[in-house]
Amino acid sequence: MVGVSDGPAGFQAIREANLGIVLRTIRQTAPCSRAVVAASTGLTKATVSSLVADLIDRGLVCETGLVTERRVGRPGMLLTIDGSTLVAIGLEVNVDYIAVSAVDLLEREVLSRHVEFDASSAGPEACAARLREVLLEVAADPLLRDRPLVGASTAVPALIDAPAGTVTNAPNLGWRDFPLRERLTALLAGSPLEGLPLLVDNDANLGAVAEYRGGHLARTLDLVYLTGEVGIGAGVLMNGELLRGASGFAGEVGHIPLLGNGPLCACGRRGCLESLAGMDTILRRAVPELVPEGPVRGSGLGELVAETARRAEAGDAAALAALRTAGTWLGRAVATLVNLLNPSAVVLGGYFVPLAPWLLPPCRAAAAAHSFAPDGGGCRIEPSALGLSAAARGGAMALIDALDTGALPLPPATAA
Amino acid sequence: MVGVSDGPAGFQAIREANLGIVLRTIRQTAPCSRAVVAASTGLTKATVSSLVADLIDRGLVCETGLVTERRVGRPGMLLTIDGSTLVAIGLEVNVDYIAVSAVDLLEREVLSRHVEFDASSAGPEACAARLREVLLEVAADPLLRDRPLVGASTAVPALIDAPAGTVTNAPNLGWRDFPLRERLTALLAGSPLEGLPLLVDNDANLGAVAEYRGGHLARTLDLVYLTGEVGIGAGVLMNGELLRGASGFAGEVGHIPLLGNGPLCACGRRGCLESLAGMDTILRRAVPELVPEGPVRGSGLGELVAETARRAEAGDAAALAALRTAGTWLGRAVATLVNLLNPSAVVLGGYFVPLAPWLLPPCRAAAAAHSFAPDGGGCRIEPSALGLSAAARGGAMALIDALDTGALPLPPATAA
DNA sequence: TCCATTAGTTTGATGACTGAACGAATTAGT
DNA sequence: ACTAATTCGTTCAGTCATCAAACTAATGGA
Repeated sequence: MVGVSDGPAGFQAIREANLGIVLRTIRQTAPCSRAVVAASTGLTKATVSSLVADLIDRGLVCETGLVTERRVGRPGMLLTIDGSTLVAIGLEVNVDYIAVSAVDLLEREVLSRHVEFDASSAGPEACAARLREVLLEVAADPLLRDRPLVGASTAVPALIDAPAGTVTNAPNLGWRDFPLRERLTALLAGSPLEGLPLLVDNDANLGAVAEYRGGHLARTLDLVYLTGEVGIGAGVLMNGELLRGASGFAGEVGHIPLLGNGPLCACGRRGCLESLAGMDTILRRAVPELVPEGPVRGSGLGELVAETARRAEAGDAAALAALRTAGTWLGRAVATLVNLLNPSAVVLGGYFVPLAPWLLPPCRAAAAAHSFAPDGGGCRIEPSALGLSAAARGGAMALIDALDTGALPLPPATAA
Repeated sequence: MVGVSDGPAGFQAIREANLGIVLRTIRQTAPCSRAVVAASTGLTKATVSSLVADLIDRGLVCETGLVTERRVGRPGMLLTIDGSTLVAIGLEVNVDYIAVSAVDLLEREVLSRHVEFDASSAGPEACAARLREVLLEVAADPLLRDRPLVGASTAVPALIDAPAGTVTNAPNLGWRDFPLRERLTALLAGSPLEGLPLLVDNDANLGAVAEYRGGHLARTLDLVYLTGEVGIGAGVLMNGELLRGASGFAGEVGHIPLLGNGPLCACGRRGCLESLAGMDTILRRAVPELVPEGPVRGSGLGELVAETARRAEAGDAAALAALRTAGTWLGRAVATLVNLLNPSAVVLGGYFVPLAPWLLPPCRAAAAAHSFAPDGGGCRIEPSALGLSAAARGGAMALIDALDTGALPLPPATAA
């Protein structure tokens, strides 16, 4: 867990690891005194003092006052994560918008933006340029001005080579093999944000991180986040770490085969989960007369989903039937996840959220019916509480997480 | 990867981590000189010298001679993993036998035993007593005598709480909630093996480790091992680490739902993988007149599988059909694994191995047809080359692995 | 023979943690 | 009010593993 990151361990490594441990401990048990931190980490009081002093210098931790309880002995100085200085920025590129979210160390959302942008027709290069603009703009915003940045992350609905920061294949955007981080780094050269740590990842993965850090299931070490956008993707967090697989394809839950001779899927096969419980299928059955011929994409989607919810609310038979069958298939897919991964929670995100009241009951029933473990291995199935821009926030939180786990890119030098 | 294991990092921690790094480097590039190790780890020559001296003292590494190549400069002293001292012992409990395997640091099998024992009717306590006997016997064997032990592991076909060393539920043995490690530790107290690090894990997990370290797919970081015993289980190794899930249920691939109204499975549901491609189903279709009424278990299984292979070889229609359909269903399950986990290899173990010539072609075809990634994400599907006692060897190798990764329980103190 | 080159060891310095002792701040008891 | 007991945090010397650089060792080539 601690993970002095790869490579030989020297003095810096040990220091960084311990800084991470102390930071995490303070986050978990704040507000608390140095003495408590020492006791619960096993480090010496002396070491903790030194480490805390360092963290205070860097603006990660602050002293908030003395212990109020009336106990024998000198009262301790209370420590808390300092939410007033550092900030992490998360960007999310989607088919027709760029979402921005800035999060402080206390995981509070400091700023949130929604920028209209047609990423699919603009192409990757233009999008990178726009991302640069947005980033510079946001960083200069009065809310963030003069606050040091941890880094910036970008969520893309695509297959990503995260270590390299490359977008391998983004079908909905029409991008292939675009080295996004490399381009962004180049574009930011010379600007005030030069050298900022940049992170690129898949929207489902970052959605999972957002749930892990910010949702009401926070701190659940083994969870799966299901995106309900045009497709269905999964972000899998096992033991607090993202599962990526050998080539980054892990979590392509949308195309697991569920029904032998099922309906034709966009991928060319039959009976994929996406063809049974994808938005497209739900909408075509729930509000058939409103759905155009071609594939449903972009901003129209939200409207159609809302209409589906209205009709279900009103008791419309077609809408209810569509949601019931979709929920059941989703439940079978969840059962598969449960049998293979045994997560403690599966979170439904994206457009599944507004439809959750009708999807969840059949989904839970089917999941329970097809899980091997008696009670589904104790797995909860819940709608996300984070809204549509979960991936943007998740990206920002992933950066905060990197600080805590000691895999921190670089906690900024003394800001004072 | 290095992973100064949890808890605060001190001097010992950093030392152990670096010892692990050097050990692993030597294993990967042996035979090699200290200078090469220094260059490829990033550590100083001085540090490497110190670490290597330590490893030699502990009997993990030995010098084998000078560099033979004729090059300018002083020739280096070649280092290799020392396979002649330390040994790890792996035990495997199964329905009707206990398998033993001892492996040296070079991953060579030093000793292998097969002990008849009816674990299901003897009960857990008697089995633990027998394991103790076997362990003491093996440790006293001339082949192992005077060689220091890394530890002993026990593979059980069951749901395991590995950190605790407890067998949660072993349906085929009829055990529930048996604290195996605790009992073994107690039973070994007073014997020469007192204090020996003990490890308990699931047979599929340890099979995966065996493939990772010893199979012809060695060093594949992301692989899945499928056991073909009475049931079908999966050991999942992601990024070189075992996937366990929230409560140890991960890898219950035998009961993922594949067919809506499929045949009744032993678990009470319909259409599970096990009911479509389990040994029981294959045998009932391939050699119907030889299979008794009740569930097939124990030693009879091997015979029936061999007969099935013979008939398939001879072109028997029923046998071929049974294997073809089972292979196809297996392939669909593999496709699900590939879509979710994106492993670089799936290994078929247990009784799947003798049947592989007939199972593999339809399996590969179905897997390719139902994977989202173009070429199955580059996933290879191969039969295991390790035979039936893979789990025993895997357990021993897991201990060796623990040494390499620096998560080593305790490399023994100076043996000299 | 002498030099260039590479291998491995020795030596002193640095940095980070530890342990014990100390000063600080507060409550409990007389 | 004053002392004892406690608990908090800091200071200071001590330990230990790494690092950098100098040094010895062994070989090939001029």
